Amino acid sequence: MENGFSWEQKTLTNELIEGMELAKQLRVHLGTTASTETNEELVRKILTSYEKALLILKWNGPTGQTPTAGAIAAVPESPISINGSPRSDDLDGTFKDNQDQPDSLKKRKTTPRWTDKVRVSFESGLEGPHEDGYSWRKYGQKDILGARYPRSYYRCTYRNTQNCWATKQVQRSDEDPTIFEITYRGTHTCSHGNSVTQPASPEKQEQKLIHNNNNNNNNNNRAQQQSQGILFNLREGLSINNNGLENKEIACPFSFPSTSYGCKSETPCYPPPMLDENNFLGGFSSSFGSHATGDSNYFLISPSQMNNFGDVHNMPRSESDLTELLSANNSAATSPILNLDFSLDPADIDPNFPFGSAGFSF
DNA sequence: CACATTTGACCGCA
DNA sequence: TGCGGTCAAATGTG
Repeated sequence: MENGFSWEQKTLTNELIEGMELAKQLRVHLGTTASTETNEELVRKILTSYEKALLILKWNGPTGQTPTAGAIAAVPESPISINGSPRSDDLDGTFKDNQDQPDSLKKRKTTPRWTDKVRVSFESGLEGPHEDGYSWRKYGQKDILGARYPRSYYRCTYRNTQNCWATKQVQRSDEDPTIFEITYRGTHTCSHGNSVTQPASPEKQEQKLIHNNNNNNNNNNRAQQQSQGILFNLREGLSINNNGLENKEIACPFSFPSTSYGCKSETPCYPPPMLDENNFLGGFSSSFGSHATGDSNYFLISPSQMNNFGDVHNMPRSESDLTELLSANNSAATSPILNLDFSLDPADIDPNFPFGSAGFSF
């Protein structure tokens, strides 16, 4: 684990930098014919960055408390939150004292937990990379009382090999099928998560991705693409919000479950959830484009992931597929945003780098 | 063959 | 006792 201070500092710095960059972009846009939506989105993002920065300052304030990943995630992204509804982040229970609990319980109850809402939208060309996230492996699915869609359970692929106990749950929103609520539990301790470099078997991921989309991503330097991809995507107009900032440790919660192998670095692709058979979109393909809310407010899939979607046409359409994708997304989601670790250290970032774009808020 | 997903069973908590 | 979460055997995939 890293020391909270540096992480916070980094996060704060990133937020401020992003806010600045976004403001610059807005300035540029104002001078052009940029759409109103674009400007509004930029404003929203700027506000979000500052909110996060302030939140961090608060946490570090008087009490010197350190926000947990979850906490940050829970940062009010007011502007960003989906549909304007409050984030569901909950650290619930997370920090209860469980000292007196048996080990197993303790483990379960003490693990940090927070929720992100991820909206998947596709905009025209998704391309790119992918990456991001940790590798998740699905270990269960359950119908939840009162929920229209089943909840999927994922755990780190490296659970056994690296004793990484991070898990996440993906629940599609009843109200808006395009939104997935991803609840992360625990933080990644696997080394994969941090390595920007390629994960163990990229091929696999890739295979699946390709499978799903024809996209091709390039495949080789995923690591690099990770970061670049994000930027790239941003440029492409994908909007990403960071909702959950994670802690460093947490890093990227989402990767596609199914396949992603390397923890942080790879990303799976995600499919857009939206495709329920009955639902709205009827099909990904078209849907993506049209549905995308454009910039939405919340997270869109992580940039990287988005790229994978490039070709929506071949995306999986079954519910499970969607979910998987999501899960994957989730992972990604986190990554982009919060993952401070991920190779993008503010300090390392090229000043000229467009990270202002949405995805870059760390 | 290795690894991932599916899915019913099991377990613990409220 | 019901529900949510996890396990693990069966099955699928490359």
